[in-house]
Amino acid sequence: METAEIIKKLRDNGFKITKIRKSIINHLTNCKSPVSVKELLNELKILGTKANKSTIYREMKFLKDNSYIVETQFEDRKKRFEISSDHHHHLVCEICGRIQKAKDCLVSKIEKRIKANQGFLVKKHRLEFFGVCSICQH
Amino acid sequence: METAEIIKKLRDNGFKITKIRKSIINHLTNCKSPVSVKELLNELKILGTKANKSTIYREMKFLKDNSYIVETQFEDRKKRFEISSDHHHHLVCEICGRIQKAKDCLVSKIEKRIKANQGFLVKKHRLEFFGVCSICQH
DNA sequence: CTGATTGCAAACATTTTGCATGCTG
DNA sequence: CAGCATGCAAAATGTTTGCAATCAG
Repeated sequence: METAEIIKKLRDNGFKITKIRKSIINHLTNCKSPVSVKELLNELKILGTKANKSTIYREMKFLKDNSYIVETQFEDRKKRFEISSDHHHHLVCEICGRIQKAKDCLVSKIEKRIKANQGFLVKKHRLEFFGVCSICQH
Repeated sequence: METAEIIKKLRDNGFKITKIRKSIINHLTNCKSPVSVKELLNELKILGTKANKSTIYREMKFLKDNSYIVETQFEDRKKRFEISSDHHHHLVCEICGRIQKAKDCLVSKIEKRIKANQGFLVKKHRLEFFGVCSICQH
């Protein structure tokens, strides 16, 4: 989803469009990989729209609660956020740190087996891969 | 792996066996689900072997670095630890909080596809399921 | 003008670290 | 007795909250 599209949705839903909100959404849509609050803070500062960390955290909560973004957590302590789009998983390179999307998700089969074998009804899952990206293999 | 077995391994590798270390290992082997540091602190206190939180954190690091335990993180902020055994995933009930093991892991197929399609070499993955356990479905 | 948004400082939760002391082997 | 293990206090890290000031609609 593009920035303009999200902004329109927000406006249609009666939410205010502030400079900071716009900058955050803009940065998130430009980023291909999940972004941390610290990264957002720095990025906004560079772009001349500096915001307080509380603001960013509150904005992340707001955007998440309204399903504009999703939250992921990898091996480190911090949460990362990315624009909601197609359901996908991540390939985290343990060497360069680059994060890419996995092209497809085959977990639904596994979920069916879990229901059949153990009676547990899966509502959502989290799957992340760690390894070496094609660039770092050479 | 049982407590005695782990203790033996530790001793064979020249590590010291202290009261706290033994208690921690004992509790971890008795627990079927991943345990947090706070839980361990409480448990040890109840069992009369109270330890400082730094000690527990250091012990978790030690046991993890030596592959006696593995670390997992769910939706909350804290890490949880469990004895290394067969590779498995977790079924986290969003209602009662109970955590059970998924009976099998079918991710290797997915990993092969990732290598074929995207060239990314997966070294490890993390997969957790959230939903409703069979008990809470009624 | 009204309520959502923001900044600031302080609180909070979890984890880590430095240093002096104690205990295992 | 040497060196790992421990306790304590303090720091580091990431996140949340209360309150007063500001801004968008």
